[in-house]
Amino acid sequence: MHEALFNYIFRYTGLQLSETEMELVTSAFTFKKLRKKQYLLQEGEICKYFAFIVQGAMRQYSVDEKGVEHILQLAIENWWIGDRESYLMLTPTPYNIDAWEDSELLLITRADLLNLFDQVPAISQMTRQMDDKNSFATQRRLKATISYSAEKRYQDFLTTHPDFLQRFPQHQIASYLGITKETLSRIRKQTI
Amino acid sequence: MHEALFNYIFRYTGLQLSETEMELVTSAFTFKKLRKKQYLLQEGEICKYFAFIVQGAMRQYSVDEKGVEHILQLAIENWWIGDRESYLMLTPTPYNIDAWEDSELLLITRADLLNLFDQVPAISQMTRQMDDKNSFATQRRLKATISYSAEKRYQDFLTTHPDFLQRFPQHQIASYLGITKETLSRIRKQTI
DNA sequence: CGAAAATTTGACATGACTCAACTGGAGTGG
DNA sequence: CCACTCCAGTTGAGTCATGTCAAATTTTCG
Repeated sequence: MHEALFNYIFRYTGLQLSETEMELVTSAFTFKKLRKKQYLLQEGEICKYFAFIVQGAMRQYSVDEKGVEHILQLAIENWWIGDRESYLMLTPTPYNIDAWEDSELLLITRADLLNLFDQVPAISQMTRQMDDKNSFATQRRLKATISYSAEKRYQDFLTTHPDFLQRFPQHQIASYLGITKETLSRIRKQTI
Repeated sequence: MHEALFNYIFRYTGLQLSETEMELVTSAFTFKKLRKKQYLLQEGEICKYFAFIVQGAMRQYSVDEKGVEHILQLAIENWWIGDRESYLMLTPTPYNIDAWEDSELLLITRADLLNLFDQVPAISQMTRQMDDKNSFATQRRLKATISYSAEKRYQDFLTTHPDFLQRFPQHQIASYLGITKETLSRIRKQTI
């Protein structure tokens, strides 16, 4: 199942790993299956692993005083998930990450990742690209959130993440957009 | 005036540049003064330079169909400003960046920065740290924006950016928070 | 001082939220 | 295979937070 990751690396960097590199990568990542609803990370913990999603669908969210979930990230196969700040700074995370579908993950600790950087150039190149892409995406989402109406944000979501629609229920998408499920339901009704 | 940058590098990386490195850095960055209201970047342009702010205060914002400004970033001395996506991907930027106070900047092109990476390790280390710190900040801000009320976001802002209060007028801060100046005015009245 | 910019205030409009009820599957177990 | 529950989605009524617009006031600065 590490092939999914090799393919990902190739698509991102154009680099094909050598035999040795593949072994290094394979031994650095540990495979893990999660059943729907299982946690990968819970609020207050340190984010020990970053996860590459081989198969499945995951959510990253915080829970406010009223018990309402606010979804910061949705992710499916070929995405990464984790709390970067906690992962790098070793601070307790404010987020929960759990499986929305049964999922297969490849986990890596920060220490193993740093080792890989030295030994497998494609990995450091890949993370640099991921960081870039990620910063673009967050920037765009922030821009949308402060300057667009709920409806426009939903339109935007439809074009940027059409694949998520089939994988996550509407109320999760609503939360991701920062609105309630009722509001999203009404927006959709109007728009059709 | 490159000392401000050297100090910044030292504070970020703990590394003191050698004579040669200082010269390399000095020649890679070009100095530029901007008067209040002057643009560093305008919507539709490619972001050719990233700017280190030696002195002054800058704003990065987009303008919607109604002509309303939405401030994505405020920055003062010892901050960097630029549109990363446009800078890396060479795509037209949706943002304007202008000086809110008379400012002194050190500009660097992408090509010159890539050169520096090879020649001055402290620079690549610094950017890596900046990327990290930046991604934490954006993540936090996104979390705040989707899960907090206007009032709580303002409280949050007060603790994370107390220094901005003296440098930018309230209506800019309101825009940064994604609310109107009237709403911010009312929040402040209540809160005192 | 005087003009421009920033802030405050009031009245009103509205988008989005809350709460509660209802509908319609999709399982699950008897 | 049906009854039952659970979960997602929809709908309605009322409320609340925030926006809009216009005017008044205060501050800033040439």
